[in-house]
Amino acid sequence: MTIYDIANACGVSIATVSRVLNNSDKVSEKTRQKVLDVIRQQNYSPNPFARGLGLDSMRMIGLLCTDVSDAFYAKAVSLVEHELKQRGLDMMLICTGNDIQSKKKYLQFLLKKHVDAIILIGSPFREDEDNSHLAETARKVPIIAINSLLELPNIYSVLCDEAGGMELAVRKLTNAGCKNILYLYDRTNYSGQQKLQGFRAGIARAGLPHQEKLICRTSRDLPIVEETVKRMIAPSLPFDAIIGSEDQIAIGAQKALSAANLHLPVIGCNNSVLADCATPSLTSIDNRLDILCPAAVDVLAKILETGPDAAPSQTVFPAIIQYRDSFPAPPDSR
Amino acid sequence: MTIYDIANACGVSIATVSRVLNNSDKVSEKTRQKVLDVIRQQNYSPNPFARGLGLDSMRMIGLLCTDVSDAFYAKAVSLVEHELKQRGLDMMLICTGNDIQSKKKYLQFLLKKHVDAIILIGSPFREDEDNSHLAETARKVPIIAINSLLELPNIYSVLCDEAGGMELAVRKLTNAGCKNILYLYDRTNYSGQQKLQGFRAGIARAGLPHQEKLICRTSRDLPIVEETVKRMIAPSLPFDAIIGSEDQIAIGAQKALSAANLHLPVIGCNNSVLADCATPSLTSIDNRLDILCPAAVDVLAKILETGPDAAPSQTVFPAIIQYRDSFPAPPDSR
DNA sequence: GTGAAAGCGCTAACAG
DNA sequence: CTGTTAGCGCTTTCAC
Repeated sequence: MTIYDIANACGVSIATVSRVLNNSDKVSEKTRQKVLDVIRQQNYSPNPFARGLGLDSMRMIGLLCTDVSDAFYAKAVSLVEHELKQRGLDMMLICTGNDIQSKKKYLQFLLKKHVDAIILIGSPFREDEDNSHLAETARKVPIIAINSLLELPNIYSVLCDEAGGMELAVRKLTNAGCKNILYLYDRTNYSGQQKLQGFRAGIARAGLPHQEKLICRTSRDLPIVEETVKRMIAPSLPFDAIIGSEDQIAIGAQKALSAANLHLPVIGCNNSVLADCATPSLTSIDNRLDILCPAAVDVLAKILETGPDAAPSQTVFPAIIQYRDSFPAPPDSR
Repeated sequence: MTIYDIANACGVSIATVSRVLNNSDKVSEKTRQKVLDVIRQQNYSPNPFARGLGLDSMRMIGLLCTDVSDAFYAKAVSLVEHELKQRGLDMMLICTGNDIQSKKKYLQFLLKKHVDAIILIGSPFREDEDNSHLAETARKVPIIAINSLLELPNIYSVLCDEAGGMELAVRKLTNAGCKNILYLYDRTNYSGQQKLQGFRAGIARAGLPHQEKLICRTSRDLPIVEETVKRMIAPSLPFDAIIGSEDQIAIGAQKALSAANLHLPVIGCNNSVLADCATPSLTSIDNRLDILCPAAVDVLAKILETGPDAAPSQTVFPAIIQYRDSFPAPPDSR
């Protein structure tokens, strides 16, 4: 079934059918209806490849993500997929893993697939390194970065103020009397840098001394975090609260505390399903994926429809804290 | 940059370039090298839409999944994506949610996109209901079902013996002296049915009486599971172990037990990252996604390359148990 | 408002 | 082995 069949059945030319298909206003209402009727009745739908060839677009968005099996990224992918579908856009998912070389490779790869735009989920690229490949890709196709800040032409960042969120968390803890907060992190991508910076700012603003030994790099591998924390506890306890840059890290820390029969406030980050499953359930900084992702697709849609200048190059939302048992909402909370 | 440019630059016809592009053996080694050189040097890659139009294929696989934000499905998507990429296949991800109508809709949708095959992740369809839409879709394009059994032409099932896994879990518990196992589940899709059936078989085989009141439908919503279990504990404790049909359900049960200061063996299902994060860490039935997914893509590749009869219509792997603290490996374990 | 016809870039007979 | 050419199904000028 092709456009010719429909044209024949309607007694019009294929050009007219094409116009109807593309919502051209240069078709009389009468013929439009007739064509639509026949299309519906024959359950016709145009060949996407032919259409792609003609329009040089298949309304396909490339989604570049470090790892969908990670709960946080998975949620983002899920939200983005939903929004794209609403707008009649399809998505091609590419997971890159953590290797920077393969990330570059897949950027190139998506370009060859002639995707209409690329969405970056998480912070696959660091702003302080050589981003020439990103800049180059962005010359061909718009890039929307969710939760990382890339200040390059034709790249649009939609992110959460994670530094602010972290600073807020620190303030809540210090308000509650904590003076020595252990900070555990694993990555130094844009997001990781922001969080750490927010942590430092929070400590400084509370008038507390900077203690480098309480800022500890570890892994989100549970046994490794536990080991890290156990080692810190060893001779005497140098901290009275813990913040993890990821829920999973915070959970590892909880386990170590719990094994040592210690009860300290713990705060995680990402507010993933893991936070609910932890014992005690984990208070977590929520970086607003449920807002970021729709906003990112909004930006994308605007670019596709109205052109690159119609969209803000940066969109920033504030972080919030989701209180749970590991650090219940203090009475002052607003 | 088109195939004409390359042809010109090489002093050959576009047919020859096309042949090189498609690994035809009817090209002399010398011209092949020349063409390849020019292609590389110009960084040319053929227009995928034009190619799609000619071949009626863009080597695109449709992935139909209930919900990627679920840890289990996310892992499956991740594994499948990786395998497909290895084979030069792309994937389009569609999340359907739980509504059966929209599942049917998206099956139709993928067909219109002319995908080369469809992979079903999880058990989006129940085998006992009207699957005419599935059968109809399978007439046009092969369907690979991961972890559900659909006995229809051109549908290939790759699954784990979840009934066997559940029966094994029951045996381990009864061997350890448990006599009244509480079974908590939330869904009745193919997978859910298998697990329940395995549970019943395990109880029967252990020579224990069937106790319908210990088979309890609940939700994977944590507070709801906790409520369910609390209510069961109420007057007197009627069970001495718990199996949850999902890790998340088992974790809810653990929380209820823990709140009541009870310590009983708990086993979950799916062996997801949640199992590690639970306290105590959760022993879980592993349904072998890491084997199922590559196997599924193998089947798919075989069909695409060699035709539909080259692939087994059913591939079944045994389940295993991943022991953790909530029910440590018994000494008899083999 | 509508139709004829020229592409879009590639594949695959077919002929040599 | 290589080139010519007719499509693939649709979009889009350009006339009318």
